[in-house]
Amino acid sequence: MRAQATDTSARDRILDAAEALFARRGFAGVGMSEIAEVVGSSKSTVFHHFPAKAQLHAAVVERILREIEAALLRALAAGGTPVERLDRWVDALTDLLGARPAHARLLLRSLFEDDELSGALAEERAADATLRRLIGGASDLLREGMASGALRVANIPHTLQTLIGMSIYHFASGDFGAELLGRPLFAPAEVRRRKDAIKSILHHGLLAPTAPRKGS
Amino acid sequence: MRAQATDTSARDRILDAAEALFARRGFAGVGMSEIAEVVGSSKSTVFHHFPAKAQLHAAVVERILREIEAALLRALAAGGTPVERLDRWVDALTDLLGARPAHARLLLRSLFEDDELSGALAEERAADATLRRLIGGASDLLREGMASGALRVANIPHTLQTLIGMSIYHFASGDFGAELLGRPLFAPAEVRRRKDAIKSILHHGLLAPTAPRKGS
DNA sequence: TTGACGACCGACCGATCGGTCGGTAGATCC
DNA sequence: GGATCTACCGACCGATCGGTCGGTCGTCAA
Repeated sequence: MRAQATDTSARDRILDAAEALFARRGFAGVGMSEIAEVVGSSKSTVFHHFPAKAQLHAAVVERILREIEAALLRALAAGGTPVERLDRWVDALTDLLGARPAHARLLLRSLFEDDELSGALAEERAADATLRRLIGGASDLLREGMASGALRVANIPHTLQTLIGMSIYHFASGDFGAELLGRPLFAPAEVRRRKDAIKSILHHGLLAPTAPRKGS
Repeated sequence: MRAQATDTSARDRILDAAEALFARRGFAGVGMSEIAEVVGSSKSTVFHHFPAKAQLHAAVVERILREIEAALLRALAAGGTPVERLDRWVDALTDLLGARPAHARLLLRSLFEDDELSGALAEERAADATLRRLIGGASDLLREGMASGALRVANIPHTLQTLIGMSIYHFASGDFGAELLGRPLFAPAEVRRRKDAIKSILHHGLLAPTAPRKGS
């Protein structure tokens, strides 16, 4: 029991350290010895828990995707109109990314990196399946909303990309985003503002409600 | 003359190769010898043109930012209402990112990476100044549009983040985005669709024009 | 003709990379 | 009281990393 607890927490501590480091400097920018140092163990111990660096990275990504999927399923379970569900989808994703600073950045990075690292790894294929379910669910939501007349008819993949870009990019934008905002990205008030900003654009667009005459 | 032409093109060829490689695998993921190999010269030659890897990377970023600034200034120069200028701003940025596949990804990556690499380098400070001018110009455009009543009053930094996320993220999303779309991100028809998708959301939001009754 | 110069290169440097190996300490099972 | 298993570690491996150094070659001015 005690041994198992130590085991689990050691593995999780490695995943935590790796997530933070990979998010900050990317796959190639982080050494296994550095991860071990943060965890407080030796490099050999890290290799004892994960067979290779690539597997460790894949495990980190997989954990994040599962967490996001759980949050989104929870948000959609309550039902409601497509618009209500879309709003809750945005709220849940924004809240989660706002609560876990490393998530957005690591996700975006892994999006870039696994282009060539096409997954022969089991962990990668599992993460890929989760990701596919995630975007499938969001696609269905959009499709249903458009079919029911609640949402404007639009190109669904492009709309999805817009949704992802608005939420994930923002929380991955680091110092640049913080400087733009003038305050930390992950401050609770700013996370709330992000949710409002996204939903406001989705609901109303950027133009003023009554078309104003130009020039005045 | 001939010598100078050779010189210039050699430097540019290094920048081109470095841009493609850095975009694909990130700063830490690319070796100087690899860049040299792509260029067709030796590593020493690369170091002859750029004093260090960090400077080469900064020079690549700076070149991209200058190109973007030129395109956006060109787009805004024609004048018009704030909405017209915003549309042209989106068009110009989308066209440029769609024409240069490495740009968006490298830009997003460098956004992540220079958090700690805070620039003591001259190239980095130059790029930073260009970036600041870029977002300053966009901020002014939004502010003017809101003041004139043409645009809905909104949080400007968050709106800026949304604009960036919608355009840059999309063209940086690589294989994931291509699979989502079902066709290459950079195909001319798809770039056109991206412009329409962005402007459609900015103009109208995602909701249907007349609020429909739910359930039917 | 010579001397300075810029472009370029091969060979080399110490450090670090991902990963392996042999072994130790402690708990568990029979 | 062995035998086994798991967590963990230090020492080590070949390869590659960013970067340096000494030198060659062609061009051009004096």
